[in-house]
Amino acid sequence: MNRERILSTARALFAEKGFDGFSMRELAQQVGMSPSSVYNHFAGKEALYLAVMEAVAQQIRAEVYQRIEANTPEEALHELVARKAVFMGDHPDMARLVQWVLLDTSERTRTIMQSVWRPEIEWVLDRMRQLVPDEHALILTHHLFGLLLHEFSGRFAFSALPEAAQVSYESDAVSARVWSTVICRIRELSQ
Amino acid sequence: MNRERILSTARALFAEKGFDGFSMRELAQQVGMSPSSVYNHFAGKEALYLAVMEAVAQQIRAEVYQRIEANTPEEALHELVARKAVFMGDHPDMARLVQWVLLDTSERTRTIMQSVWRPEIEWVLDRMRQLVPDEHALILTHHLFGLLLHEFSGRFAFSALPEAAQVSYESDAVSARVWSTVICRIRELSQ
DNA sequence: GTCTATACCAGGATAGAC
DNA sequence: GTCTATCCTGGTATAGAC
Repeated sequence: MNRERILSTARALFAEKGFDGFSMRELAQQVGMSPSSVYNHFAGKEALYLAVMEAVAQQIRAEVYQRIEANTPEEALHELVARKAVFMGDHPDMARLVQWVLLDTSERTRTIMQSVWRPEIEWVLDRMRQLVPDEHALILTHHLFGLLLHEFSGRFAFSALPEAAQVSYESDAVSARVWSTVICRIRELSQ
Repeated sequence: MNRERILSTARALFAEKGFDGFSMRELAQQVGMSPSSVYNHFAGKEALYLAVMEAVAQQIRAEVYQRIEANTPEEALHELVARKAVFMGDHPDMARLVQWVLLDTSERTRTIMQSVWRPEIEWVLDRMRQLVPDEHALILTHHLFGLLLHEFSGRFAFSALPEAAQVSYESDAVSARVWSTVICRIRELSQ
C-alpha cells in the first residue's frame, strides 16, 4: 500500500536527516508521488513523525521484547542486549531515530517518550531493580540504553577516525562488549 | 565584540535546535542585528557552525584537559571524567552540540571529527591503552564518551519520565556513576 | 560594520479538478 | 487518491546606501 511506502521512506529520511533535515517535497519525490498526495495520507510532517515512531516501537515490541524467556532477571537483560544488537544491526536507522528524539526539545519528544518508549524503559527497569539496589537501577538502565545507542548512532561520525577501522561491528561483538560493561557494574553493586 | 555575540548566540541555537533547526533570520534577531550584518562576520551558516565548534573545542582544551596532573593513567582518566562532568554541568549545551555532530551525516561531521575532536579522543585512548589490552582500549574510550554524552544530552528527553525526578544531576554524582561503570570494566580487563 | 531592501528559491500546506 | 497549481511564509544570501 502507498501509505506503507510513505511511512518507510519517511522513516529512512527522519533517521538520516532528522525532523528539520528534509522537506515534504523531497519525501514525496522519493516515494514517487506529488507532495499533496502525501498530505492525503498524513495530516502533516509532525503526524508522519509520530506515525513513524509508533511503527518503530511496535516493531521493536514484536521483534525484540516478545517471547524473551529467561529464568533470572540477569538472563533476561542479557538476552535483551543480544536481541537489540541484532535488531539494530539489521536496522541501522533505529538508533539514529531514537537519538534524534532524545536531542529534540520540542513537545513531540515528551509525547514520544511517554507514550512510545516508556514501556521499554519500564521493562528494563523492572529487571534491573531485582539485581541492584533501587537507587542504582535507573542509572544502570540509562547506561544500558546509552551504550547501545551510542554504539550504533555514533558509528558514522567515528568512522571518520582512522582507529575506528579496527572495531568490529558484528552484532555479537557489539552485544558482548556492551553487556560486559554493564554486567560488570551490576555484579559489583549486587554483592 | 559583536562577532563574539554572534558566536555565543549561534552556539546556543545550534545546541538547542541543531543545524537545520533555526534560521539565520532567527539568529540575527536574537543577536539584535539584521541578517546581512551577520553575513558580514561569517561567510554563511556552515562557516558559523565550524567556528562555533572550533571555539568550543578550544574552550575544552583550555578548561578541561589543560594541567591535568596525575601519577597514573587511571588517575588521569578519573580526573578527566570529573572535570568533564563539571564542565558539562556548567555548560549544558556542550553535550548536545557534540551529539548533533555525531548524528549529522554531512561532510561537516568528518571535518569536525578529524580536526576538532581527534586530539581529545587520542588523549583518552593513550591512557586507556596503558590500562587495558589494546583491543579493548578503543571500545572503552567510546563507552566513556558515550556515557558522559548520554548523561547530559539525553537529559531533556528523560525528564519526560516520572522516574527521572529521583536522579541527581550534580556534577559529583554524574562523575561518580560514569566513572564507576567505566573503571569497573577497566579493572576487570587489567587483571 | 550596520542597515534597508530585495532576489531567489524552498519550506509546509491547501484548493479543487479528475 | 492522485494530480497541477498555488498560497504564504521563511530559507540563505547579496547589493548598495550610510
